[in-house]
Amino acid sequence: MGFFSKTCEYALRAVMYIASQSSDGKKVGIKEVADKINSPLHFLGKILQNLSKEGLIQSTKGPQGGFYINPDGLKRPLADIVIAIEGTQFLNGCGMGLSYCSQENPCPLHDDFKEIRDRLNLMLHKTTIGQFNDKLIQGVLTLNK
Amino acid sequence: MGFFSKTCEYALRAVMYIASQSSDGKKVGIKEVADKINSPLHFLGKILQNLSKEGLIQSTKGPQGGFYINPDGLKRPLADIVIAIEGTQFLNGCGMGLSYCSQENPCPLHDDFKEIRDRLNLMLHKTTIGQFNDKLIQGVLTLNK
DNA sequence: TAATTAAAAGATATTTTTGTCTTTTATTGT
DNA sequence: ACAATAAAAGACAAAAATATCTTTTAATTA
Ligand code: FES
Ligand code: FES
Repeated sequence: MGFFSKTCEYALRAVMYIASQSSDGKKVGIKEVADKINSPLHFLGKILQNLSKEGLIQSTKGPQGGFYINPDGLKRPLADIVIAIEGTQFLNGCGMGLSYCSQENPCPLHDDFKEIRDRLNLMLHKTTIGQFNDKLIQGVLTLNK
Repeated sequence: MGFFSKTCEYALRAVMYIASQSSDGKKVGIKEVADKINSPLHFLGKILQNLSKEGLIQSTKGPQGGFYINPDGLKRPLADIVIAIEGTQFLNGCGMGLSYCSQENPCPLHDDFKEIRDRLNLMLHKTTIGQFNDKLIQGVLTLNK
């Protein structure tokens, strides 16, 4: 198992790809997205469909249709994607599985784990969906393989 | 979904409980362990069985039998448990699911993610299985609920 | 040796995740 | 209106994670 679920990995890669392609209002088809991020086509379809319902990405049907992200969406944090898919427990929960993470009734890892989890949250909240557009277009960063 | 899998959460809690009880060579039955860490009995059985095969914990059958951890085992890092259960990918892999995490062909999150992953590794490697025994016995730390 | 105990091992079941395929709906262009 | 396009939605399937129950094996005690 990876750090995030497959669903979340595909979502992060797909959203960043769509973001990098939709700066000028362009739309990308799901086939292209699946191809560029190396993910199963129809499975990705379901994922993007859900993100679309959440308003994290936009889509239109028909010719010239496809997925895109509006300017406001490009400014949203990656945390929104992770929370939409993994749920809040992933970013707030106890590392050892206690039903509540608390300073008052801590698990053995609480202090150390909380610090790491806080850093993860910080990263996911400070990083925006559109932040890597330039480097993705330049090809300095990769989303497949 | 939590940060670690259920299997890993149960394993961490169970191993720490066994550790805290086996400082003086005492053994604990699976029923007691499952009860004290609030986990499904037979599922935990399978998990401990695997950890036993890996040599991370010890067990004996029959009356007065049960699970325990030898002095050397108490000094092993938590990383051994996590790796035994989640696999190496969890602690080494790319956060966005690329098949290799590398500086040369990085995903957008590489720099930030690597730092967090490094900290997680540091914690799991520096923390030993027996490290919390005293506080667990004192009841300052919890392993259930 | 026989009975008892407790983990190991095996079989089976349920749920969730991951993946594929088909049909429907909405949009566009002719 | 009609045909073409592309996402939405639904049905289905495979694999993995999670969970339960039963049988077997090994150790202890009487
Ligand atoms: S109680 Fe476990 S991480 Fe806070
Ligand atoms: S390449 Fe993605 S974390 Fe290193």
